[in-house]
Amino acid sequence: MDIKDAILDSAEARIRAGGFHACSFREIASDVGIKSASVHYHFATKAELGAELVARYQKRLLAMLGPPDDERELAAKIDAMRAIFLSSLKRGEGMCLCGILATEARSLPPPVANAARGYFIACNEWLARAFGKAGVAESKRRAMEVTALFQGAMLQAVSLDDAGAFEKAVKELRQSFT
Amino acid sequence: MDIKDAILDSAEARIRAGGFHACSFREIASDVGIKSASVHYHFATKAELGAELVARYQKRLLAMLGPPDDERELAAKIDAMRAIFLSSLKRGEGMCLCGILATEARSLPPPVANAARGYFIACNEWLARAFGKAGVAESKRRAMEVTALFQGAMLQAVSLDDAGAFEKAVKELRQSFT
DNA sequence: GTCTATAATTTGATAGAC
DNA sequence: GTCTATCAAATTATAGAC
Repeated sequence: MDIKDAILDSAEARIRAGGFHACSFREIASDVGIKSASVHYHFATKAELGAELVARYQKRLLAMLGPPDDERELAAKIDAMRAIFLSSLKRGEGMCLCGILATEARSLPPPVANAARGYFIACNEWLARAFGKAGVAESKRRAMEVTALFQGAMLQAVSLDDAGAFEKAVKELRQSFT
Repeated sequence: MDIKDAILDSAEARIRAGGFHACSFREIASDVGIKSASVHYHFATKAELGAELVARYQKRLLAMLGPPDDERELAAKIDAMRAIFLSSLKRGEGMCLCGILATEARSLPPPVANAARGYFIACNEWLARAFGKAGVAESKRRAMEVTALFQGAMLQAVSLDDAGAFEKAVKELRQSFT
């Protein structure tokens, strides 16, 4: 599964830099060191590649965050999410994969758009559980607020090419939990 | 200038729906009722079209917002911005034009990426002036926070295909100014 | 699993007639 | 200003050899 991961790594970097349509099989193949026809052996279609990529991204992020309902304080949980996005920006990896796919939603193959939507549902669910009981309306609302702030802060930081813009935008949020 | 505006209208709708690369000269021409070669008469390159489109978008938005330093209350100014984005979402126009271009920044012709960056600078400047003196650091920081929240709320609303997600995400912001 | 070769389509852009 | 015609390049995807 080494080649498959290498393909996903290349696709993730390229999509996060410029969007789904700014990432071709030939470019991926070139990154990995194979030919585009060989990429099709691992992923039949670009839609399939995109959907698997989102699944891997979501799984990885949730693993890094840990359970939303353990003994940590709320502030620590929110800060874990903040730290992940910030370090990613500082490494030059650009926008959140699902953030950019969200904006392109209507031009994506349905499986990819659906996967991106699933990411936001999962992200909000995680935050809502961190805030309190998952079913509580106000916890869900606050989750959406935090998700929006993080995504918008990343978007702006990418456009301004300044990770400091992310930190400024989320500063008050961070203080409100410490 | 009627055809030119029609071209920009088509390009704006298509880019806001799916991104810069999900909008071709042929599709624009079809929308307007001409041929793609005729689009090139009005805009020599796609980069030129994109840059002019952002300029028109920014100008239109600032005109709708009015001056940031008139006699209105701060809450009314913030709410004006909120109302513009929300009604746009409810009309099905999708993401903010510059929000989607921001995420695609590294795959855009430099003139387009630069224009999008200029939009965020202008938007933050408007908000900073609404908050107080433009040069004050905390006004600038709060401006970036509000811009991020609006953009992220739109992004999420587009992905979830639910304008209500925008309203939920910005609810607390709105209350904090009323 | 990877390759060469290629099909079928779309893209941005240009030349030149009208 | 708009058109027809076309170019050169890129795209996703497939067929079939090895």
